[in-house]
Amino acid sequence: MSKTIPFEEFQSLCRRAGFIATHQRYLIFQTIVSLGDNPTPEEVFERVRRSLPGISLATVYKNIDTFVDHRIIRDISPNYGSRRIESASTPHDHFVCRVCRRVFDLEKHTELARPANTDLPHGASFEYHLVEFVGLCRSCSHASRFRDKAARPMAHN
Amino acid sequence: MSKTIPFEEFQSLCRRAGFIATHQRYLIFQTIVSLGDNPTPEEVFERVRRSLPGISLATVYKNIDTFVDHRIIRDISPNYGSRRIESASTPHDHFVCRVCRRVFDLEKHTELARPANTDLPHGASFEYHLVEFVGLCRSCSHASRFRDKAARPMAHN
DNA sequence: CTAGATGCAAACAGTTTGCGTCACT
DNA sequence: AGTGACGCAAACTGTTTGCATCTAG
Repeated sequence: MSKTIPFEEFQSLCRRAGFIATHQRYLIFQTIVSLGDNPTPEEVFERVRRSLPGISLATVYKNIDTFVDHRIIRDISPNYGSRRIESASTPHDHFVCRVCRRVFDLEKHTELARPANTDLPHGASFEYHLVEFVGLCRSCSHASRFRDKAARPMAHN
Repeated sequence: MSKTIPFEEFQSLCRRAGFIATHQRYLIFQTIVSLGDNPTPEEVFERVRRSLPGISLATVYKNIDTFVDHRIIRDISPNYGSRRIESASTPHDHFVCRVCRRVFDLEKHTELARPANTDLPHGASFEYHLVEFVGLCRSCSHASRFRDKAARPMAHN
């Protein structure tokens, strides 16, 4: 599970993406990969701290942003900024802009079968599902800062 | 689009669900239904304020919670509390607990076709999609506060 | 040597809570 | 009349920013 990436490999990933391979950055990356299960920035911070007590939470945040912008990792809470609600009328998919976090209703609706209990975490009860397409909205893809940042991910086995 | 629900109908919904039909609550509900497009609590607040300047933001929040708990409206940002990231390895669906907001990785992975440009908002660029099953996790469904609150939704046309 | 990264602390945004007062039922 | 809702303000949580210092390339 806990895959270790040699520093040299990380270095070349960074070079390709255009940023510096620092010790902190390397540890943060390693930690995210090895934690695996959807960590929060806090959790990554706490973990990295064990081996590098001087690390700053702000550094973890900044690096997460960098990795996400370069699509080295994914934000699975693209709408974390604020709650969003909808009246439970006609179901439909959403498009969420990963930068400005605006949510757009789509015409499209992906039908999904109600999941079997065995597909859910033990003891969980299902209520509804969401299908979210994530990317950049028109205005954010015009703002060059976020465009075409994707570095080819390295082959970490 | 902007569907108006008679107060009496709202009253009976409230009675069914076991809470009091106040003027504020009625306006908040109406506003959510008529706004339609995924408003934030702020947006609901600003809108309700136009007709009821004395309304408090806290009241809007409290009522949104009430409505969500009773499944009268849906939270489409079940993971809003904190960012969550994952290393872009094997894709898989998630289960998110609507109460404690924990995220569970599922074995299951729903394959979705890359959406056609015409399905996306104009000018948007697609990067990845998320499939999230929402409900209560084991421990939260044991905590009775959130269980079996669903009021049969009223027929608002 | 220098652009970019780090660490700190302060600022922010969005949300929640406690409590005194008010109003549906 | 009593329980639950409201409004206010203060507290919180998670995130972001500015800036002085450091470091990889």
